[in-house]
Amino acid sequence: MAEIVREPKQKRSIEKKERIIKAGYKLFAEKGYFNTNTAEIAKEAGVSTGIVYGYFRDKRDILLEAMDIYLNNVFTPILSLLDDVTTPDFPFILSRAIEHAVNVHRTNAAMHTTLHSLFSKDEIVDARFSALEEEMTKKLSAKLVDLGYKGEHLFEKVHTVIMVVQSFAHEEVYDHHDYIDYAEMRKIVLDMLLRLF
Amino acid sequence: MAEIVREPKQKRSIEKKERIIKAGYKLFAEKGYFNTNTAEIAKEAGVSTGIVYGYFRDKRDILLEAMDIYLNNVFTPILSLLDDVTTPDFPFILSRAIEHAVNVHRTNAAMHTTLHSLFSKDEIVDARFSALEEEMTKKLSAKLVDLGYKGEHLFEKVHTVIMVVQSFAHEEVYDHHDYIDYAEMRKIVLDMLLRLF
Amino acid sequence: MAEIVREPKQKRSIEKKERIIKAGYKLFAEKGYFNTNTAEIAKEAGVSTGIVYGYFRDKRDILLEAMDIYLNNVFTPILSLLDDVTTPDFPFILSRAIEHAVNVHRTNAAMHTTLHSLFSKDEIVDARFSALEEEMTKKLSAKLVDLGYKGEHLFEKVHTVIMVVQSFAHEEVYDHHDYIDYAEMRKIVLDMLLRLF
Amino acid sequence: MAEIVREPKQKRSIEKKERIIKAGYKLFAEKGYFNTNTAEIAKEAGVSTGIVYGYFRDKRDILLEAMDIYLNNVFTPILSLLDDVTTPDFPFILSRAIEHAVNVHRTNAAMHTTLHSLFSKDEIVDARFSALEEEMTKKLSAKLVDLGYKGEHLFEKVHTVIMVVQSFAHEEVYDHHDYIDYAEMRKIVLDMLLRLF
DNA sequence: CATGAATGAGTTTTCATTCAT
DNA sequence: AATGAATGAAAACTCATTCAT
Repeated sequence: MAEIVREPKQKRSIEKKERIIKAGYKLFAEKGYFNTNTAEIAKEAGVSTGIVYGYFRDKRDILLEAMDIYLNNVFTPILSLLDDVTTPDFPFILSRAIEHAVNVHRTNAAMHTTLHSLFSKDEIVDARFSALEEEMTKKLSAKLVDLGYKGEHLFEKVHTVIMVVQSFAHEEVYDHHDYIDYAEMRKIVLDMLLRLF
Repeated sequence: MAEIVREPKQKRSIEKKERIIKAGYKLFAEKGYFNTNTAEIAKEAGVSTGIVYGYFRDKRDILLEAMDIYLNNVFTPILSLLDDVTTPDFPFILSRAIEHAVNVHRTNAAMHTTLHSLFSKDEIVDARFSALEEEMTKKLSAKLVDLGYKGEHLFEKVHTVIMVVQSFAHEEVYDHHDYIDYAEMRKIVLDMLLRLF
Repeated sequence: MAEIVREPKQKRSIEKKERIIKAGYKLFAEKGYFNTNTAEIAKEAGVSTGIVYGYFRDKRDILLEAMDIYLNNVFTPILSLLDDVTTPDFPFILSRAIEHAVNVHRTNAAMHTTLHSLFSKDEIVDARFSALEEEMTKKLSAKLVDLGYKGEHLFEKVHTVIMVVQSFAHEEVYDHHDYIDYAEMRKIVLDMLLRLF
Repeated sequence: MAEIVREPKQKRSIEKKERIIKAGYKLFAEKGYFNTNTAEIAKEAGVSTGIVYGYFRDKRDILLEAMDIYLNNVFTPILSLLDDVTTPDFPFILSRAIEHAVNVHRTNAAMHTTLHSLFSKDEIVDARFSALEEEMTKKLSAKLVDLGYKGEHLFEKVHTVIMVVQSFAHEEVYDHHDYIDYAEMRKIVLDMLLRLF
């Protein structure tokens, strides 16, 4: 039972491992974790079923690595967005943040759903998501203080913003209702959030 | 392939069918849809595995009926809450609605997660949720008009309220962060929503 | 993951479980444990692969139950042989014991090999075999004392007898060499052992 | 399908082949044939998995060569022991033989078990063991004749001695029972065998 | 209606062997 | 000769669904 999981060093191998993660990401997002089997992942990645187990301990391991990609996709641009902010033009910042959140959702929400559903009971994933939300809230808060904001209950307000922005993005991308004018709703949400500060 | 799925008429049968749905509800919520098998559901319900297929076309069918229960648990009390409202005391109404949403979440959020994981991978699940949100939004809006509200973009505002209340409930119940004072956050959210009207 | 391993109560089920054990016994003996797969066992037993896991936790579990049968086959008749002995006619007793050992070997030695090889490192099987040898040695010794034997180092002598008889049986059945006259060798062995007492 | 299995001529190659055999020997003995895979053997030998098939037709081939080593380990010293014998001091010879057998068993018994498990399921393994036993029996018998022994049924007696010595060694090394005084049992066995001549 | 044993297709995973480099 | 990544057939095991009783 030699625990051999290749840690690929060569370009070709790294690329192959990434192909498998990508394939897993795509299929998990499209069809869900349980509706995707390793043979499909291998086929999508253009490799044999066997080699999948050369790079990953098991199917769940592919998901965990896909999760890392997902978290990167989602949070890295938000944080870099934050770095660019230098003036306290809240309306502008928020509207860009919403724009961004919607775009991210459009590209990654299927994976979000898969991860979220699978791991509402899984400690590792829970912890990772939680940690990132905390980081976001704290960085954003610090930024606001930097920009001269002085109000009370900063964490709670920032957290509310994050929560609402995420909800809205999900709503617009996924639960698109005919009777809702989403451009209008976006204005309402934006306005509502701005009044917090 | 005679499509015979009993529509139970007798009391005992109805009760048995309900036991199966309850069992499914419990296990789907606890462990997720794919981690629950029909034998377990039957055992939990105290019936034989075979008879499950006397009442349900397949496993998914149990989920759909469990979903109906879930939707009932969640929306019926909201709608009845609405019926009781006779004066436009928005702060009171909203705070009760939030209170209610949190409670409902506390009891049913696990099932929510399970169902959510099947969103966008199952048309019927999607459709039913969507229909109920629409119903909610429209009834709430009508109520507000009854109460004399005259503002613009009513649907969008109401929808925003529903969305935010749900997010907050989920947040408080599930993603409990140490650095957040949820009582304070609740006030902030309530206040923020009230200003919409 | 409900650990459901049927403990069959009904005649038909018991019979089916026994068919699977018999099939396992046969194939494990003929081809060895690792050269036999569950599908073959199921086929040999005339059942589906699935039901095998209704009666047994896993493949190893089949082997363990087959071992019980083996141990029964081997030791029960020896012990009952012992019960019949009433006079200290050692030559007669020993020659019957050898006869018996050879027969048992002829029928079960393949299984013996399979078990022995597999479990020289397995505590459960080791312990079981060891316990039975101890029981044999002690019962046999007690019998001899009953019959009036008074010599020293009884356990060691009896153990030697058991060991030699088993070796001879294995030798005659398995390692049949052309240059050996086994009838003659049997006499030699018998004679040699008798002189111990 | 060109049957190219290198017969290494160069020192380095020969040494490499031997390393593989040693590795196979070690692992087969420790974990059994089927619980050892070729990747592990290669790793233990410090070579690549691919090159293993440069020196061996297949996995079984490694076993067969490891078996040769085993047989050498076991029989060579016995035969050389025999060469040293010049006087018919049977007690001395036998007690040294037993001593030797026990020692050999202590070092190689795990491999013995592994090989034994393939008896009767592998013709070549069977044949080689058989041939060596025959050689042993015949050489030993010839020696005895040289030394002036004149009794009947020589082969059978010698074969019995070999068989008993082997059994005892296995017994002492492997099946160590608390209720047996092995020093005493060894005396009993030795004495018993001596009386054969 | 009810039971629960039985089915068998489908899934994850392993590993002897091959092959591109 | 040597490497170790890659292959893919085969194995153990699961489970939604059916069926004999």
